[in-house]
Amino acid sequence: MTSFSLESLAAQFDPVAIERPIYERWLAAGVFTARADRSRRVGGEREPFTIVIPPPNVTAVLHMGHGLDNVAQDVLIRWRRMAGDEALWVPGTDHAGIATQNVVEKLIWRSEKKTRFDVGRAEFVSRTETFVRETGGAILKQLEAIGCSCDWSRTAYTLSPELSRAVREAFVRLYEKGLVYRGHRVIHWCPRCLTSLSDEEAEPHETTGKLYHIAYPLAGDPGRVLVVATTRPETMLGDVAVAVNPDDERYRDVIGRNVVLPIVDVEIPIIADAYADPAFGTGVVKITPAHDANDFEVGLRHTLSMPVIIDEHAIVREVTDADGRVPDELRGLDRFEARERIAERLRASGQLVKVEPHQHSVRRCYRCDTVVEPRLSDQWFVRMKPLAEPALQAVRDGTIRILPDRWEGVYVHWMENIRDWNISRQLWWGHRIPVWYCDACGTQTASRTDLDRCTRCGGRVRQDEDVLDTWFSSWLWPLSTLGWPDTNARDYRAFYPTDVLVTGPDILFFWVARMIMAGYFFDGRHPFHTVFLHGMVRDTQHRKMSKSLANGIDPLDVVNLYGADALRWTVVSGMGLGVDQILDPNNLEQSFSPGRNFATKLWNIGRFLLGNLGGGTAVPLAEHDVERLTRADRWILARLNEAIASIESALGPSHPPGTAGARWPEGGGRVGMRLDAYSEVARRFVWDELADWYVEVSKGRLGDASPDRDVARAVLVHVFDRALRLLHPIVPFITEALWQRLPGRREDELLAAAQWPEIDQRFAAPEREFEEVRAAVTAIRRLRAEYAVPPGTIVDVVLAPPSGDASVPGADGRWVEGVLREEASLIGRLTKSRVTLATHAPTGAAAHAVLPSHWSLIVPLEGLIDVRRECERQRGELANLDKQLSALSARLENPAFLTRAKAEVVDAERAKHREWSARRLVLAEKVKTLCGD
RNA sequence: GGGCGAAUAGCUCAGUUGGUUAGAGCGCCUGCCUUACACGCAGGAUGUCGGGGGUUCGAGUCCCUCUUCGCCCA
Repeated sequence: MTSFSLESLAAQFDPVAIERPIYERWLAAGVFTARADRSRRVGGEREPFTIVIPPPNVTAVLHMGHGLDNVAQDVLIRWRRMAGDEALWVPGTDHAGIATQNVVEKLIWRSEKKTRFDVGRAEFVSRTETFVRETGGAILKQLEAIGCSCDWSRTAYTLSPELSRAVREAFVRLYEKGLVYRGHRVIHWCPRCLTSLSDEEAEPHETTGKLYHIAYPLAGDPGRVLVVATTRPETMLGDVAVAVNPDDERYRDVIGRNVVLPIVDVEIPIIADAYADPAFGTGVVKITPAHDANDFEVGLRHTLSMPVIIDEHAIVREVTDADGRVPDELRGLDRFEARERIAERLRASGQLVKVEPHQHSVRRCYRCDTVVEPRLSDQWFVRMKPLAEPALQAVRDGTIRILPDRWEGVYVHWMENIRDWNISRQLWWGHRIPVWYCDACGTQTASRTDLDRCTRCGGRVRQDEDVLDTWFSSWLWPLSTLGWPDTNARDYRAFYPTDVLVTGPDILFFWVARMIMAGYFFDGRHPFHTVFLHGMVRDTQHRKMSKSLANGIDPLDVVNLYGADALRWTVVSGMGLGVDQILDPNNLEQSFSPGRNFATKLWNIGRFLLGNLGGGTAVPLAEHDVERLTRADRWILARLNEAIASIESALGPSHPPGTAGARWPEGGGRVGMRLDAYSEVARRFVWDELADWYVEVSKGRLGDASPDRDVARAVLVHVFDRALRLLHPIVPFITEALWQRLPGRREDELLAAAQWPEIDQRFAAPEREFEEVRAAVTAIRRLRAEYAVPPGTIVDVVLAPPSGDASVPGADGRWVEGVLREEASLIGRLTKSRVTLATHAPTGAAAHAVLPSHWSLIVPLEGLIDVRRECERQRGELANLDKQLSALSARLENPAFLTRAKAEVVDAERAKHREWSARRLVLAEKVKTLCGD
């Protein structure tokens, strides 16, 4: 890795060859390893800047969503690291309870045809641990392939002993404060995973189902029926009442009477409850307390019985308090099959009034997509209201900003309507709930340490069988990865609170909101000051990329084909604030070639530069006299300043302004984090200005030995060096490869640890002089193309000052002549022309253009140009200008505009009018001579 | 049912608080192997800024409404 010689720069840039060795070098140098002692919070010199990774599932394989999320984090981390912060990016994985358990269950089933119950809990957990140890965390290695500069010395895992300790501490603390409790209620149940789910894990899906209208005859009055509308007739076996709204005139007279429940043939009461919506269906709703969360509440209010007629596998049978409710022929059927049978029976008995299509949302398990079954059971819950209050306040008062800010409203709405969180899962893979029950005395104890004896009576105890929701460990992530609950831990003191949390809006509630709540509850502070929610990666049909749709893009394929930098370039340049990224899995070339092309461009600028340094070391720019710089030198240095400033403003403040703990100002926090703008500014600077202009201009100065050659070399090296620094966070590999080859590099120096560029105040001068040169060059090129002048032909170009009445009043045009005289040969070289200055525009057939200074640029093309065509061209241009000018004049003659528009706007329009008028005179004169009218 | 977002060139997208002749990349057309780069260079074409209405001296930008698509919550 040591001998990066100039000659070794291959003609073709080969990302695959350079990326891994460069990554190894970063690792060996330890540039990603943050030092706690350097954090200002513990007496060090540097501002800490911390990001905790959204931990991918331990069994996950990298996909484009991860790619985008982690590249965004890496850009921020690398930027802050170069800018002088003590930057820490904490990586890690999530044990992912349901997801991992599902994977292992499938594996065991495939190889041994055994369920986890056949295998047994201890054995199953042990096998899962082995599986995770042997194959887990592969995704972290994949993150290296895309250049992520995580601090691997701090890699965390939610099921590690350290983080498990935090989980237990959190649970017990909540328990002690009465914020975690065991409740008996209807929860979401996945009959395939055989576990309860939180509200967030049971995802609603819009579905076209059927609405069954069923006649329930009035007891003692079979002639009269109440028609009940339901989407789930199978649950009627568990009906214990029908409800009507107390204000519903239609049913007032039957409240308190009974109906006969069809099929089951038992009498159930008609109750009045506001839950019944008069506008839905017939206004009569069946009440099945054990199989519907709302019905459960109704059941509680009316102290109804709660027969359970669907078991944990979603099989219909008499489970609890349901004796005699399930007819033999329905017993043992799957719920959906039972639904059909019941509909048939009702149809046969004439009690199925009608069936109509119905749009409603059906909740499905977020891990296996099985339709969730509401189920009455005992679960552990966290009381969320008290936790939500400070978290709500933090976003409202600007302690935490959410970008894009529209998500703040979503966050606030969710927080204001927060419901208790079911945290127990009937799984085996996860943190076992740290509660022990004593069968002897009935004591229930939550404990930080494992118990084997009852703390009260000394009797034998057994631990709760359930494990905690995966998100119960994730919500502690910023705390636990930095050492909490040990509040004296070095990392905790040095790096907590963290800074930016980068993720997709899909886990705003699952994870982000809960982290904020945990941060305030357990630590009293915000866990981060900025939540950056980027868009999702989708295919051209705007579908999420997924395995089942086979519409994904494997980031590693992209890395192999185009390089990690190309992948990064694409996701960064496409990262508009919060907007989804559409990528075509069937056209990788379209999506990723811009990044590859840009990397190649950088490579070739490097090749040009290194090939023109004569193999030696360049004298640093700082050692050259500023007076020796050419107009082009000053121009590119000024453009560099401009690029630095624009990039700073695109990335925005990395912390809230002011000292630690400061808040984002009202509205003022909605700036920065524009990674797309950052990449665009950098690209323009490098490609459109440095490569297309400065490099081209410098070619004439790099030939023979001369003091000016040394200046050109120095400026080239300086500007390219700064460009590489600016680009490094986006495309770290190629910039590092090139930077290593720049002259003056010390053996152990790395761009990844180099300093972020600063604006050089000496080059803040106006750029109009060189812009005039650029305009002249562009004008000549356009005229050459227009008249199809053969590429080899050298043309004459005459530059002439504006005639008396065309000169701009008040404008100091005297500088122009000097500039054009001095740069005439440069203009000529860039356009294959011979440029001369004249006092008057020559007569005769010529192509003509007007420069910004209003000087005329004339290309006499005797015999070459078609006078009539040039006349038409100029006429067209004049007509166009006249159109613009008349609109402008109208505006300036409008008294309303003059009085109501801001003064500076009016002034600007007036100035524009003067400019255009002057230009118009020149053009009109030309048209006159050309067209002869 | 409630709420949010999007709709700008063939495609993917920019367009700070309303104020240049609306931009970029890819694609397309013309000409170039100009000794860093054809993954390139030079030049060029392409937009009733989804429809309608309104506010304003001035609207891609603000308001209302409609259409289409997407998301969140019930």
